Amino acid sequence: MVSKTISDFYHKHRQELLYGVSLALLLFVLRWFELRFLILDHIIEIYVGAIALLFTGLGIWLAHKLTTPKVETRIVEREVYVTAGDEFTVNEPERLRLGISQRELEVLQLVAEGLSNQEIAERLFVSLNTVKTHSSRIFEKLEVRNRTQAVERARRLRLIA
Amino acid sequence: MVSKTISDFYHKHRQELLYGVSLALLLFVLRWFELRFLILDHIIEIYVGAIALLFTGLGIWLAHKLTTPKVETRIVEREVYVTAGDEFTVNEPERLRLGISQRELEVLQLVAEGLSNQEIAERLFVSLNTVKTHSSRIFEKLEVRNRTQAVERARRLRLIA
DNA sequence: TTTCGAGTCATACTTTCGGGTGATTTTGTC
DNA sequence: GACAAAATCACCCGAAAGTATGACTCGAAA
Repeated sequence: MVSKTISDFYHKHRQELLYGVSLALLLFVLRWFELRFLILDHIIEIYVGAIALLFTGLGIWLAHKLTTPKVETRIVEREVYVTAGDEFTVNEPERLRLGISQRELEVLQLVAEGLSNQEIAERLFVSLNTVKTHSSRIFEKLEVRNRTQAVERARRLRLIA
Repeated sequence: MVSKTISDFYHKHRQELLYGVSLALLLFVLRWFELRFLILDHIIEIYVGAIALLFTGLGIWLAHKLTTPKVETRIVEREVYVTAGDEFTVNEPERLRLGISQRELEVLQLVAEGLSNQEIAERLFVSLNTVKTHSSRIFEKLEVRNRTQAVERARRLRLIA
């Protein structure tokens, strides 16, 4: 119980402890040198300089180690314009009038989403040729010449969302 | 009011405070050792401690100043509902944001009407290649791969009618 | 004056689209 | 079962779309 607490404390404050211990050691060593060689008075400037440098480094190290990585989250809102309100329902009479089959409408929807024929084929688990056939028929029935016009027209007729 | 400020200060500067306290403790311990072992030159300890403290602070300050905050840009698409009846106006901010030129927008408009590149070229009295260049740039800027997706996206962003 | 963005055009190449035609299979209905 | 519509797939071929790269002009801004 106690050892766990101590262990936790150690893990949480390892940095601080390490720093404290190293600081103490350093001062001890310095003091030791000081006594050992009696050179204190002569090179006091160098001594202080060394201390300053060392502790500046330590400070930087500390800051890097201890500071939680500063992540500034910048949220950029991008407005997406959508027409309001009524959820979409297929204009069934129009679909029947034009003789567009269910499957064709399905393809048409995917065409409108900007998928290529190949992508549509994969999505519907059919061959590329099948998709082509469908889209060709759609173009005929909608009396258009390409997919862009087909989407345009289908939207106007409320055949797709 | 005041206690809140202090609390905030504590939470924000916990590391620094901890460091200060531990340094003080350390000095105290050193002083104790000093007395213990009859080390007399205690002024120098305080001096060195002060230097250390100062330059550690400097280091921390430096690190803080020099560290460029990591900026995480998060784009959030916000839906803006538009009433169906209003006449169209180009979303100019969006156009500028995406860096879409006036001419490109013009081409985009015609693409949306279902015209082929050749037809657009004739309409604008430019070459087919020019239209292709324009549309390619449009696709890049809208981050899409074909004209159908471009129209889809442009409509959502209210870049075209 | 240099620089830069916008617009223009070209060449070469790859990929996708769309038309035409025919065929087989599935499915629902009489 | 017969029939019809729907759905599936194939092959061919030309047209259109899209990519990559480079270059030239022009006018505005630095």
